[in-house]
Amino acid sequence: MKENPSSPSRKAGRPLSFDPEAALDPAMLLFWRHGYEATSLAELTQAMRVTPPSIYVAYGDKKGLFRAALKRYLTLPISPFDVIARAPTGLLAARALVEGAVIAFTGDNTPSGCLLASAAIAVSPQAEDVRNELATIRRDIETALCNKISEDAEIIAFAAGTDSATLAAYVMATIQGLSTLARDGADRNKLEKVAQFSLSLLPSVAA
Amino acid sequence: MKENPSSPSRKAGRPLSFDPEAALDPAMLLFWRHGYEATSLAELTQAMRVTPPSIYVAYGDKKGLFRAALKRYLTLPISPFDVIARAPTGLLAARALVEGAVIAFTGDNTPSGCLLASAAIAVSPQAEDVRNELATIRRDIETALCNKISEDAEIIAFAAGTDSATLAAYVMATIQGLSTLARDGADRNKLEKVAQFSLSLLPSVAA
DNA sequence: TTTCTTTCATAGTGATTGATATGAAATTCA
DNA sequence: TGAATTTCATATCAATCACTATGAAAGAAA
Repeated sequence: MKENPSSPSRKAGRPLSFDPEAALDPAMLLFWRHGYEATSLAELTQAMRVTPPSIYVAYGDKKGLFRAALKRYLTLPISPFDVIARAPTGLLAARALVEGAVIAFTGDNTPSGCLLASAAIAVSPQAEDVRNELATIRRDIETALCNKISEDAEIIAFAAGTDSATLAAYVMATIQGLSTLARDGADRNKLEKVAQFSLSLLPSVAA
Repeated sequence: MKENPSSPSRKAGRPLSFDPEAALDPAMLLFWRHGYEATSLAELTQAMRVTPPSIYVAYGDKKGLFRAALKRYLTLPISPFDVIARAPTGLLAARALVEGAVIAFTGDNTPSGCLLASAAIAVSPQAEDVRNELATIRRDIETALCNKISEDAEIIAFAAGTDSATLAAYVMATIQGLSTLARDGADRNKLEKVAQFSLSLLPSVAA
């Protein structure tokens, strides 16, 4: 009767025939391209080469699968939170975010634009919670950037005449806009020009 | 046998029991809030107080209804194309577009954000044509703005170091970003700050 | 009125949606 | 090996999707 919980991990029953982490890649790409609601379970199972019941065993439901894919997206290749945390200053974080967005939104092997920015913009009432989750993440990024900018002493010398909250919101708006431009067909060169023009509004760090 | 086409308008059969133009308002609001695909015909018919067959008699199909609602949206209260055409200069057109967006995206009696920017960002393969139609309109606005800016003599004195195409794309990106900020809960005051900060990158007309 | 035309409301079309019931297959534990 | 447990593939669930067949109703034309 005495169970042995000392096993490194309790295993019983038939093992999973697929890697739940690896199978997230094709799912992430589909959600990236078509968004949350417009991606059907039929498309997902076909791309993941997994049967419907396996989806529910591994991820719970469609929303669970989306959350897992989103988590994977946000750490691929680097998290925006990490970019902010690792940047020496808030303004450098802003630059790194925008410049990283240009690269990420115009990759050759990935859909155009940003999954976080476009996967659940307009949704049905049944997917409002998904929409709110993404909005919360966007706001969290904005808040992290705002805090980072506020930490900077250089903000004191910021002569452009605005506050860190507006500056952070401006950076987020720029990134959202770049995502739509990319989805509408803008190439990396065009996006780079817009990004650099946008960043020219930020005070230079050297100054 | 000789028909009389001199009638002001040929009328035969039972007349429509509703105004196809007036009924577009609730449809437009639903598409504005939930987007094209996430708005069901059941919601539309309920809000428009019209039965399904009437939809198809009056607008053809769901896409036809959406196009009609979109057309109404784009002339409400003023068309972005009109804003550009009527502005004295390209840079003033840019300002008018951005400032108009702030007002339009944070109305008390309308959904947050922009219908054109958010109604069909991520769609299923069946709605790709709708997505492309909206993308084309966005590009057309951008092109019109670019042309307007190019006409300006003041662009010669534009010392910010960019071209009219990048400037127009920057304005469009800003507007798209403002739409997402508004949808994520930003109020008019916050949007106004971001917009003015963004517009501060444009050379002043008086200069 | 009679005929013709068009829209009306009701009801339901086939297709697709996300999610599962079922039982066989595959593994761990005893 | 045998019992327990979990995932597998097949087939399908009820609900919803956009859309429409049907016939009655409402007008214009005769």
